[in-house]
Amino acid sequence: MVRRKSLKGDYCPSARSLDVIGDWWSLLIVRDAFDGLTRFSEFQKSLGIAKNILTERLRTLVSRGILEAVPTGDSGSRMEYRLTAIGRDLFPVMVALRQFGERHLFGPDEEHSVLVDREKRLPVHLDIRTQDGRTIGADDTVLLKIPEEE
Amino acid sequence: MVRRKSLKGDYCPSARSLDVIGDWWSLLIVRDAFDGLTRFSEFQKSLGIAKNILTERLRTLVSRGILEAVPTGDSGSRMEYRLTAIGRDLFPVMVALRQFGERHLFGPDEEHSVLVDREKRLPVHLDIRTQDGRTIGADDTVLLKIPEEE
DNA sequence: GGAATTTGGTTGTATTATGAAACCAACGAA
DNA sequence: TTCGTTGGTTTCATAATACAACCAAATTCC
Repeated sequence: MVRRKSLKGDYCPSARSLDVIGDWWSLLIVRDAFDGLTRFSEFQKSLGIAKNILTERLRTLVSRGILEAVPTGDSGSRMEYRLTAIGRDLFPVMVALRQFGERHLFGPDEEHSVLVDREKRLPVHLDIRTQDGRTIGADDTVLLKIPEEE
Repeated sequence: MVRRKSLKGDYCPSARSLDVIGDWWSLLIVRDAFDGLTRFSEFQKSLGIAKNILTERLRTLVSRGILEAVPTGDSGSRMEYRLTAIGRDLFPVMVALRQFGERHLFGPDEEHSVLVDREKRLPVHLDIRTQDGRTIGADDTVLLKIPEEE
């Protein structure tokens, strides 16, 4: 069988994350969920995704605990899709992607949306830090690997 | 034409980033590049990716300025693939994915690799902050959108 | 209350992306 | 100079995705 490789068993946490949200639409759905969208039709309209694909993606995001499907309305047969606590922990990923895009993927005169803090309306950004609070870059880090098992 | 939707023109920086590195293998290649891999065969062995796919991914990562192909050896007909300055700016994305995976995708007794700072060997993590230095969460932020154009 | 519309899908079918394997030219080591 | 490795390309099969048509239940309109 020609199967798209699963990274579920990888010892690298980044790889496992990509296994969960690394496919073409999932992170965009999560982005829209952070943006307050909850309904099937809202995601569909926002993303222009095919409905069968959206159905499948919502299902797997729910099954993996990123979203929860909450029955809504009087009869409860329709769902609202909301981020779980786990799903909300993807926020730094979204911010990191945003920051990269802002820096490198827009022309100088090109407008884009901006994420600001609610209170003071100042742009949000992110830093990599050590546990003792020093801000560092990629070159200041080392990856400690798990030895290969036999 | 059935084309995988391009997000190049999206006003959302996260979406544009995903357009560049959001496909199935690209971020894993970037992860390996951060990990010091440079040669075709190294990526291929590390990822278990089909060679034709790897060829194509390396090419597009180079064309998008994430990697550069440096001729190597005596004759210079073989290449080393290295992160560009732009590519290295994806580091926060990698750390964010890692942090999510560490938190939610490993069992309590399960080992995984750890990213530490070179100097003190303390684990690295990341915070979202406002410009004036306060650490905040997703609920403390608002997205300022660009009005729709006609 | 009944009709029309929206919502939230499902089910084909076509096209694209991906994967496995075979093949190959150039290089390097022995 | 022979042999193994590197860095691919090509071909073919299968999986993922897109698009359109369809549908039942819920909601809105009159």
